[in-house]
Amino acid sequence: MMQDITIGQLARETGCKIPTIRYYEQIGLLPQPRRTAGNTRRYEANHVARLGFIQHCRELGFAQNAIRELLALTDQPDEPCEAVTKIAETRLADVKRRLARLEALKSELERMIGTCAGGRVKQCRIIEALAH
Amino acid sequence: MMQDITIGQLARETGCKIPTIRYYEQIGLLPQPRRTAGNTRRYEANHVARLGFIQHCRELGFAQNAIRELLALTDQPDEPCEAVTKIAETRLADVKRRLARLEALKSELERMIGTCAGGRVKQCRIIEALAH
DNA sequence: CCTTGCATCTCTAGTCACTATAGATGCTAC
DNA sequence: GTAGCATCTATAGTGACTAGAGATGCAAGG
Repeated sequence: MMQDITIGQLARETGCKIPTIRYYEQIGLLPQPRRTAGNTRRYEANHVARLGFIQHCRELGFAQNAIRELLALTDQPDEPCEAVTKIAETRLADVKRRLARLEALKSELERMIGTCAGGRVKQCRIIEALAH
Repeated sequence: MMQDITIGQLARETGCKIPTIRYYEQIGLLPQPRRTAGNTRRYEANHVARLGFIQHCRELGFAQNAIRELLALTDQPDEPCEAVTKIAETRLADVKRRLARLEALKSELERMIGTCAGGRVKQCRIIEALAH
């Protein structure tokens, strides 16, 4: 397959380090790619998307278990609707909580930047914005 | 000070484990509290808010360095406006990126839950929603 | 007072998710 | 075919906790 790429190309395309890619394969987040006769990994297009997804999830602070659940939604599209919906709803609730907190933080950062005209910041309520 | 609380009470109020609280103190995220004559820690109200803030930041996947920057905005309210604004703007850009990704994920989860009426999920585009 | 017992203390070691290094082998281009 | 960078496996190290061991603190009952 000519369009298959090496682990180095995959790393460059996604910004993910090579050992991390192998680590994700080891713990089962990335499926094992095919190998050449000389035992080097060859990745296909779907690996690029999947790795990008995993990276964004990690950046957003999702637990490994949550990432597995989300990937399971892709891996088992023939699962009964109920099961998939239940997982999706749990994840959605989590996503909504995160959105609310980020919005609060965003508002406070914007307020700080906006009211900074005088020369000194009067007060910072970042902690209060996120402490609940 | 009667309103001071022990590390155990702080742990219960914030849901943070006791060794983690001591760890945050060790790495300088939480200020050292005063001690009793017998050397046990006594926390004040501001510690509760600050620890809650740190926890939410960790859950949202902020790097330790980012958390330090955000806390610095609180710790140095007398800093010149420019410096504070610069930090706040950097953090704000980061927060906005996260918000955009979470919104994309939210939309896709909602679409999946919504179109699931038939009995099987037709297709899952979660990966595409977050792969970019 | 003094004990009983749970809470804290410090210190060391273990876990999880990477990340870096070492030494061997693969692959492409002269 | 060989120079040289890429990839391979395997092991060790880092950052951020997390769990234990053994010693001391401290409120409550006798």
